[in-house]
Amino acid sequence: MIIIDYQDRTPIYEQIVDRVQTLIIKGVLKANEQLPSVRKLATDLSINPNTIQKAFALLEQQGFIYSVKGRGSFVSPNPGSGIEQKREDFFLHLEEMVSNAKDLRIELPDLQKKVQEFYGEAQRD
Amino acid sequence: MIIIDYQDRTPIYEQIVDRVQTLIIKGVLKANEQLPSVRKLATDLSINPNTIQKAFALLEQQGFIYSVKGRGSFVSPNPGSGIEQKREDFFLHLEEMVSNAKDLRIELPDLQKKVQEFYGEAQRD
Amino acid sequence: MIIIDYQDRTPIYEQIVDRVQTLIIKGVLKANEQLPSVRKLATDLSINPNTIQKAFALLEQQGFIYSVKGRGSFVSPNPGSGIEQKREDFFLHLEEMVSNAKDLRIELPDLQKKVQEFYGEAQRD
Amino acid sequence: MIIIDYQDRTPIYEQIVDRVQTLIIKGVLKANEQLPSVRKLATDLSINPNTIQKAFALLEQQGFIYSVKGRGSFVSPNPGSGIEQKREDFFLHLEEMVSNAKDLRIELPDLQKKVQEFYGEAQRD
DNA sequence: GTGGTCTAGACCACG
DNA sequence: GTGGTCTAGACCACC
Repeated sequence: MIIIDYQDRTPIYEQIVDRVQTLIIKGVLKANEQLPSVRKLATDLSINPNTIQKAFALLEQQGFIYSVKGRGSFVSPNPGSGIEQKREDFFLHLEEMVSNAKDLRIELPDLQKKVQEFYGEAQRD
Repeated sequence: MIIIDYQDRTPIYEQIVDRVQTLIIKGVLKANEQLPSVRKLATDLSINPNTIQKAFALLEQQGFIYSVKGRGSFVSPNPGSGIEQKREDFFLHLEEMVSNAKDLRIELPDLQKKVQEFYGEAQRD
Repeated sequence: MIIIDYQDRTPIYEQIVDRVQTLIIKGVLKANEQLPSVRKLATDLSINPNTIQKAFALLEQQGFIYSVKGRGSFVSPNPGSGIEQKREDFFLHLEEMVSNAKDLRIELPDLQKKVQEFYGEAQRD
Repeated sequence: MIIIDYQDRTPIYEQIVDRVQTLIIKGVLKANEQLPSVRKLATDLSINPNTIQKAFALLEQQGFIYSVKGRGSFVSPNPGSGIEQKREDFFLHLEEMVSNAKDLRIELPDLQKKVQEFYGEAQRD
């Protein structure tokens, strides 16, 4: 379910955050469902528990999960604001990319065509 | 001409590389035109010369500029391969973004609309 | 009567202590009235009996309830000292808050107004 | 400038966050001023660098400071949103306290009097 | 020198 | 058993 790419330069804890976020958004992880414990995930991925902890802390701060001391971590029933935040970030990023495209002398029709192509290829859920 | 954003988390030398690349692609910097010296740029931007040096080394490696010992750095007359590389990177990045869009439940038409919108808004050269 | 908020970060046993305290202070629980047994409360709230036990021990220590071996727990006829303690804690806490308000550049009149407003809104008994 | 209370149950990193926040809000730390380095603060307070790091990361996320790799950490020129957030949290907390006051049978006039008293006593800047 | 990430191992409060 | 905090020490990229 959660795959770490050690070649990738993005920090491990961010990869985990991202992965869990999309699992929640896609509905694979359902509201109030319990996540694997920090320690279990750590041993499963053979990663230091502190790293998982950091990822979970971020996810909690963003409203995707909530943690209860002594019981575990759970999917937030209403991660709405976190998702909205992610969408906003996406569009900001997109704007920058499109600007780059223009600088690279990529014409709008070509760009649109590629977008459509990639959209079709992207993994179906 | 070259603006550094210190708040941005991308390394300064990368910001310089990127900026010079687009200046060349856009034709603002013409073939064989001399670039400002490492020292001058360093004092102008009040940045450590090592940082400029690193940026120029990368640019030379990518074929955007060439350096002549004792004379300075110049815009390469044929930066084609560098540009191609940049285009490829762009599309790889785009593919990833479109995949993200799908995960975020953004529909293709909405995505296309935004792309068009941003394309129109992007700075005219 | 007793509601647990699992999302709240304050320990469950403290939530119980607090809840029972106010029920006693408000007179909902009358002097010498018998409290539900540890086991019953535990199953009713689907909570570990140890947690209830801890809460009751604290309440007894603070003079709000007394326990009789083999019979159960009862509301203390004179929880005065416990209430006084709670009042003192309240004012200490208040002092700290007011100090924070000043640091946040909240003016005294605004603060007073908010206090009055909240006091009016607070649940009538 | 920054004092740690080891008796206090609130985590060290939170104490640091809180302390730096008020120093910024009070204007003791000015916009774009450089903060002491993570390592220096760590040795000064005889605390592990990781703990300081955690505090600074939070402060950055809240918009109070910004950090530049290789250069240091600086006071954000516009910590507005962070301050607003703090004010909101304050009023939420206040509402809860006032509700407690009512439960404790503290009359509004007495409460107001205490607030005024504490406000006067609070440290002048 | 700086901030940032990660590991290893410890301790605590909570259930 | 759980999450949370902290220490000690290492390594990296950046300037």
